[in-house]
Amino acid sequence: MSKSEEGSVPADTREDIMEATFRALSEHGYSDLRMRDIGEEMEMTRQVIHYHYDGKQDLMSSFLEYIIDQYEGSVEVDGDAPPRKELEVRVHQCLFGPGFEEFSHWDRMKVYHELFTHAQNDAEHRAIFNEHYDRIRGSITEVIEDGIDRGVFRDTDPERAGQLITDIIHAARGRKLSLGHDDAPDQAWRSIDEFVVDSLLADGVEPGADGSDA
Amino acid sequence: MSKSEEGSVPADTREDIMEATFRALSEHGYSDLRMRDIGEEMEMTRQVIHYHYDGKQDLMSSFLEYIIDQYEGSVEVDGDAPPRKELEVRVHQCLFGPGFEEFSHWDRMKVYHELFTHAQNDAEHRAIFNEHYDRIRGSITEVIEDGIDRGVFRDTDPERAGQLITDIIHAARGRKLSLGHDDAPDQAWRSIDEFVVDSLLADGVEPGADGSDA
DNA sequence: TGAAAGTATTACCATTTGGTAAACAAAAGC
DNA sequence: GCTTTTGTTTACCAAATGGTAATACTTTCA
Repeated sequence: MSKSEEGSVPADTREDIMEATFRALSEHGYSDLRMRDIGEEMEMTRQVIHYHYDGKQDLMSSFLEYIIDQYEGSVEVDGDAPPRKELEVRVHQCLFGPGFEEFSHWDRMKVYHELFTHAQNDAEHRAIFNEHYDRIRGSITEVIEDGIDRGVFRDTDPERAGQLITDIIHAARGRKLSLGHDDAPDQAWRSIDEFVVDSLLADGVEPGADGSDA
Repeated sequence: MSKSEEGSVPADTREDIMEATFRALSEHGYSDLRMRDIGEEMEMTRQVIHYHYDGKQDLMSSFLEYIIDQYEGSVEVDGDAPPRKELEVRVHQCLFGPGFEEFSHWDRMKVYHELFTHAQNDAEHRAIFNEHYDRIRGSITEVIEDGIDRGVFRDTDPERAGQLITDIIHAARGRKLSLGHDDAPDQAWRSIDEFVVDSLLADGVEPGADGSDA
């Protein structure tokens, strides 16, 4: 068939491998992942992987960067929105996925969390995750900082508040994935609203201006 | 040598295997755990494991229950303390280990968290974790409920507050373990105080009665 | 056209891995 | 004491696994 765009350009192969790795990881889990499983998710034979990547370790490191890039690329920002609204949008994206309801959001989260936990046994993965985590938390912290500067939020340590929100999000996702608590993101959403956002608004501005409970 | 107490009583063997499994898991991580690794952590040969457990899967399930029992057994309660103090004690234990500074607390946490995450690929482990998690969260929720009943905490949903605290604790531990953020428990401690406890005390009772920031 | 470079397939393998079978030791029952 | 049961060791293995070498196909470009 038409080989004009698909299959012939070898640059695609690496992406194919990454997606195959994602699928295999998603089905078998990290601890039971065999190179063969990845091969079976591809059109091509599993040995091509060895041509493009230098063994399983190298593959996994590349994949980690791949899935992290995807995660960060899916975050949409709107710097002009009022801080409270902007914060809500960010948190919502983290808890429920990008707005355009990507089909595989929770599959990706599952893989992401498994790699995250595995980082405790792998210094290289830990380093990659640390850079990524700083960006994610920083992105939320910035919104809070902005809110404080504008006088919408009370004067508190934005790092701590940002870290707290990031932690709550992370825990809720882990709970949904590991324990099957499908309502965890929803609960986290409400808790962030009741305990964190409310507290941030405490003596900044009077609440009820733009719809608080949703 | 004296075989009066050690080695001859076979009931100990299963415990030896459990502790060897813990050590092996702690060193190699779940994904790289081989039966051989466990054997090398024991006095006896690795084949005894097959006599006492029905294969790797059975071993891991038993170990999961073992480490969960240990976790729950290490929690010390004092039903008579005032709710706020009692809550602090519980949270402190979860974040910094039992008071008597158990040597291997974080090693155990590391293994615990890895198994927790792995539960997303194993229905049996998920079920075991769910029962355990309910007890842990329930234990914190009870304290909050008690505080509300006594009028110390404001009237809010104790389930939500208990879940939130549990989530924050869990995330902080994961962050310390996976990212190496050694200050995560400390940050979580402060955040729980600033955002959750303060909020719970909001219109329940005037603060400053028994030393709030520690 | 045809050599060179790049990419994918087939065939193959050394090691590793979980697990078993038979021999051996030590209690326990009678 | 002798047999039976329980627990441990030694010797062994079939299957699985990550990886390689040689081969074939395909594109590039001189």
